[in-house]
Amino acid sequence: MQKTSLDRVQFDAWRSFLVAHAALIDRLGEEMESETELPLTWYEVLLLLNESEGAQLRMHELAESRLLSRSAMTRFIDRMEAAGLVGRVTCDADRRGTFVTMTELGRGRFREAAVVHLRGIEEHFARHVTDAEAEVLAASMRRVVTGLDDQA
Amino acid sequence: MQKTSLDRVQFDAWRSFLVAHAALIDRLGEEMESETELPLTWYEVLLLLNESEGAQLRMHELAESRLLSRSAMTRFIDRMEAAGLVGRVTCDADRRGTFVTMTELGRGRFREAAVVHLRGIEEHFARHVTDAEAEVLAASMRRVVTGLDDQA
DNA sequence: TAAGATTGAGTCTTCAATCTTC
DNA sequence: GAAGATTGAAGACTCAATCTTA
Repeated sequence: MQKTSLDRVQFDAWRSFLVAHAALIDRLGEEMESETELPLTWYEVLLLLNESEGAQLRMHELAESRLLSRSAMTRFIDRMEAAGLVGRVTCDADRRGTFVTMTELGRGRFREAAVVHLRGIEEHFARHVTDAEAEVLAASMRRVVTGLDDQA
Repeated sequence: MQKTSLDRVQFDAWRSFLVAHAALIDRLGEEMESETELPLTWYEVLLLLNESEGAQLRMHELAESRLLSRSAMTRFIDRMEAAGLVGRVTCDADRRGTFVTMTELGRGRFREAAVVHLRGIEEHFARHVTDAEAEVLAASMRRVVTGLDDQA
């Protein structure tokens, strides 16, 4: 740490990090789409909802996931709502706000998709990473994220 | 390696990998845009050209970088050409083909941008990763990519 | 007939402006 | 006036169809 310039080892790590990410997202997206008819981004929204308290989130909370801008998220949720996977509920405490909730159909589709997704992570990522490597990777990445957050 | 299901350590590594990537690309893009007026995707195309033999690549070679589809790359290069950063040259050996070349202006803008980009990688990524960690990271990522390629 | 590149149509995203509620 | 969410207009991406050369 505390080096003054970018050396070869770090640069190689950076490049391989980028290439691996692109290839992984591509493959996971293809598999998700072909096996569950669900785009990966739809899965990601369902995942956020599934992990949230009461399976509901505000529009701005979804947008803050950096997945999409606020206005794009509005239209994105429109489409998911039209497909019956999520619903909108006005927020009682603050009537300007809207909660996005997961429907029963959405929950079912999410469960199916989660199986595919987790299998993909295992098959394309985890299988190639030992426990020790995973620990190192996670620790490094957490430091990177913390560094970015501190500077934000 | 050769584990049969996804355990906690690997899953944490996966999540932190995703979060770090999103945050890094976001920040590097913001800095590139604010300091050089160049979108990160434009920089990536200039980088590919700069690294290529003779600073020129065919349209389909650029598209194969997985940055964009072929038709999107056509319009993307239209815009970069209009901005004077790249040019098109018909390929003599195969007159169906087009070479995209870097103009002098493009080279100048690339050099400026590279300074900003490399500084960003150092400041937001490399600084948080020791040499030993970088080696581990690169090795794991290479295995992931090789695995995906082999299955392709 | 196939490969390289472009174009047309439709979809999705973004920025800025707007509406509603605080 | 400010925050939450949406809408309008413009830009950018994708798939499929087209044009050109091999």
